[in-house]
Amino acid sequence: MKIQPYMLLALRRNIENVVKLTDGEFDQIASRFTPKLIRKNQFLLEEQDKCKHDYFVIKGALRQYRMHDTKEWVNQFAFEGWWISDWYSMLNNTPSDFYIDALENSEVLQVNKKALDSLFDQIVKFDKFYRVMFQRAFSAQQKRIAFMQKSAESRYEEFVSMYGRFETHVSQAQIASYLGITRESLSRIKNLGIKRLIDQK
Amino acid sequence: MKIQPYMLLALRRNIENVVKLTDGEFDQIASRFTPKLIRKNQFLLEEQDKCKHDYFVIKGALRQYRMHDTKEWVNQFAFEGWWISDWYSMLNNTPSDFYIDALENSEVLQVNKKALDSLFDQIVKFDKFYRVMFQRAFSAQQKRIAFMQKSAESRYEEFVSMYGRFETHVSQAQIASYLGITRESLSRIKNLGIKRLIDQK
DNA sequence: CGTTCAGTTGATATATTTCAATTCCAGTGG
DNA sequence: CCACTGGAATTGAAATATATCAACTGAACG
Repeated sequence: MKIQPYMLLALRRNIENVVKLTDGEFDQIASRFTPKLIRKNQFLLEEQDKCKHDYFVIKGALRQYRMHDTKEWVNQFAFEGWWISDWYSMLNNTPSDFYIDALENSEVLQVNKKALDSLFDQIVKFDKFYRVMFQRAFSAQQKRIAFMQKSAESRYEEFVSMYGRFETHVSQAQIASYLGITRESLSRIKNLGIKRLIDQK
Repeated sequence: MKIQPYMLLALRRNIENVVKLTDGEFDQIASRFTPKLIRKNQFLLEEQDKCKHDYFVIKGALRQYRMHDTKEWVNQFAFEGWWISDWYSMLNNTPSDFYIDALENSEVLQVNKKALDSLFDQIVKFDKFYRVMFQRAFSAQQKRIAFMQKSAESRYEEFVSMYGRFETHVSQAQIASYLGITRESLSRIKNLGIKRLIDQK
């Protein structure tokens, strides 16, 4: 499929949140991205694969997760306008520990590592864009780590305050997995919260 | 105190792990860093402060932590050759949720945000250095999040395999806090591990 | 020596998991 | 329009992991 105008628009808007580009610069960047449709439950990355692309989500919802003890543990979600990849695997050219798949039918733009590296060299502003994006992502992760050290209940509260608007895209089982607890525990925690509200009255 | 040759050496080596610099470029960068001695238990950052500097550790050991429920929870450590800061506070110019203090007498080089921003503009390679550094930091955090979802015992194992060489710099109470458990639990976990080894024989 | 601080141990309490059973709900075919 | 089905969420009871609190040990230090 050819890249569509609305995709270019979304990509450009995302980058220009950080750095302004000339049309020429943007065209050069955009020429390296290819659209990809991905249906619910299809994979962009599987464990043991070497991760070769960074993905920008145009539409839909993806998740990155890891297996241990036969269970899936979600590391992060990605919705419209977010980026997702396994940078550890990408940077070190090693097999990934992660899976990335789609929670619903989705559209992404993908760009491979070589193209990225050459864009970094050619367009300084694009390099800067990535720097800022990683700074933000890093600092968001710091918060996530801090809240993983709290009780399951506070973790859920923090999830709602951060990701509440995406809750409809994600099943409760997925949320539980993101929080590092079982679905049963999450169900009980939610009920507890509701009961507390009622008791207050 | 004036910046010392061994500090410059350490800084240059760290940056040149990623990008090669001319002497002129390095001098320009180095001129923006100031050395700071920090004694055990002194703070580089306290909750509610706006974080204004990034710190490069020349010598010693620092930690970043956060309070909840009257307890300290360690987010990350920083040893010789590591960088530490609260980028969320720095980027958004908001009061920090974190503390940064020294676990032992330490030396750091500090650089403030304005100086960094102007270096990013003046020296493209420095911008690139930060991009790469954040990519690495980000991907390391992804692993940390993944392992926070495991049992306390596996978290400890993963800690040892990653940070074993720094264990002497850090008390068991600090490690426990980093893992999100109590010191008592960590003590028991370590004993369990030892008992297993003995039983195998 | 005595004091202090880190680490350990024991007994009990609490949070979370596990496993099995049940309910709820949306989609499907008749 | 209804009856059935399968997946997601809920609930209960018992098991396990971790926290809490208090007492104790041992090494380091003045």
